[in-house]
Amino acid sequence: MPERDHSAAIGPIYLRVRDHIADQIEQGLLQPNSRLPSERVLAESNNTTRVTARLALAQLEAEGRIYRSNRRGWFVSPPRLVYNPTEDYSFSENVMAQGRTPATETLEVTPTEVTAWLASKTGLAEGDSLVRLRRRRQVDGRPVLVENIYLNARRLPGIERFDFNRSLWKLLREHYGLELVRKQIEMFPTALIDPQAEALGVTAGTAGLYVTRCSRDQDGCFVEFDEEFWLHDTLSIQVEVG
Amino acid sequence: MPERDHSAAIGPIYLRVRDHIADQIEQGLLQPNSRLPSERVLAESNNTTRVTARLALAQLEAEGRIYRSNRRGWFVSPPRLVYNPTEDYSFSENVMAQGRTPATETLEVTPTEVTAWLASKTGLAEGDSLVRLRRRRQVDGRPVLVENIYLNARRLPGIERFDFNRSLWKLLREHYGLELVRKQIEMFPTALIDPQAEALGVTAGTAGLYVTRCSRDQDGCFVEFDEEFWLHDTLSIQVEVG
DNA sequence: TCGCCAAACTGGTCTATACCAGATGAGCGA
DNA sequence: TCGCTCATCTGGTATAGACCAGTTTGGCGA
Repeated sequence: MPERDHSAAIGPIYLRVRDHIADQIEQGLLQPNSRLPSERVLAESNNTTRVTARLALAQLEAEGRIYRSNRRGWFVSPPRLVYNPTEDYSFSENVMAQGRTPATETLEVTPTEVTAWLASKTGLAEGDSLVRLRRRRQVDGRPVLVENIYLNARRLPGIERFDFNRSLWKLLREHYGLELVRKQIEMFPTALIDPQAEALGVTAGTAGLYVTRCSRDQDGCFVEFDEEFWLHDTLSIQVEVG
Repeated sequence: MPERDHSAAIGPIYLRVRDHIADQIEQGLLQPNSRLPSERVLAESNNTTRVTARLALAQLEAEGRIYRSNRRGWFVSPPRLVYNPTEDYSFSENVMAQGRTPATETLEVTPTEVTAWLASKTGLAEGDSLVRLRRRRQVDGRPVLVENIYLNARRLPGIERFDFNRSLWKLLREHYGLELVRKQIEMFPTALIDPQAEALGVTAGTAGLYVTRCSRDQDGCFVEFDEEFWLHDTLSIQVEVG
């Protein structure tokens, strides 16, 4: 964890308000997922205006210490979920192993085709048939990511008939005898914009982490392309190599 | 790349201003690293106020499309640097291979000791001696990261006497015959706060990516712990496994 | 020509206020 | 008891200013 400079007592108002709230969180006066006082109350109790209070809140949000729920208020962020994108794994099992409660919703299952963009990522030819799967996943009742999964329809006949609220990785293994290898993973921080922001119930522009994963089978045949949009404060990526 | 919804013509003013600027960037009317009109000009030409214009700019910044240079203005972000944290590599060579110009500055070299926090990361005992190295790295003249490196002083005798403006990885290999293996990597998005924000010349609270890497030698002996603070719009992490 | 200084310009911070839209909860009515 | 309505709460968006602190630049003077 980056170390904080606790010495500064002076400086801009909004940073002092930030420090004040951050201290309360660190001291446990504000528990994870509990609500902060409203912006108006924070402004008044710090002898400032709502605009400045919102600056302080935006800071804490950028640091991943608090999050907002649309028009409901600001809440203390729970610890980040540890996530290893290089491993085949069950989201649900991983979440439970960390003492949290997972949930998965399938938002959409649609047959579709390889676009130019997907062709560049997967190596398939434009127009090849895919099954597109869109899911939202929650931790302790809070949506933390939406994902678009593109499955190779030719390699996975009948895939569209399965229940996608369970682990996709187990499904591929048990029904198709697949072990996924040769993954290409890409990720970078960016803002969540509209289809994703809306699905997660956050304001457009909320900070997120964009992760893609392209998986192939033992023979190098393309199986699955996964595009994940995470809320930036909900995860910590951990990878071990060597 | 996450796909944008180009259909929306209505909605909040600040999102329309954002779309307007984003279109100009996509169409190449605004080149990478070129300056945007000032906030006051943007406000006036969009018939709105500076506060609203700043909301639009903050959106674009969160998306990684533009960045700001303290009190100098807003600039179009160049393409993200591709970075693979699992590989031993030379920052300079990687940057040059992508057609960009790297620079490294050593900010500090200090003997120090293992703290409780470092002990938990490295497995060393508290109080063991380390060499702490702080560097700032640039791409095309823009600082993109600062890093704190903690080197195992016992494993690397005389390390403090070297020139650290070159590749550390090459130094370890050539002078100590080391190949680093068994790396533990952790990363998550967070805001850059003060020692780092100041070193990068950005406002405290700017979005960043925090990356740590713990490297050991062939025998599992701790060699180096690296803590990197990247500007969030400057990199794309890419990893291949399997 | 060179170096310095001051004016003009930039974003950074802040006040005070307003209205809107979605979420919530108390209380009323069936 | 259950369900609905509506007042009240929340954050979301927006206006119209203000002053501050660095940066840049143009011009003046040596």
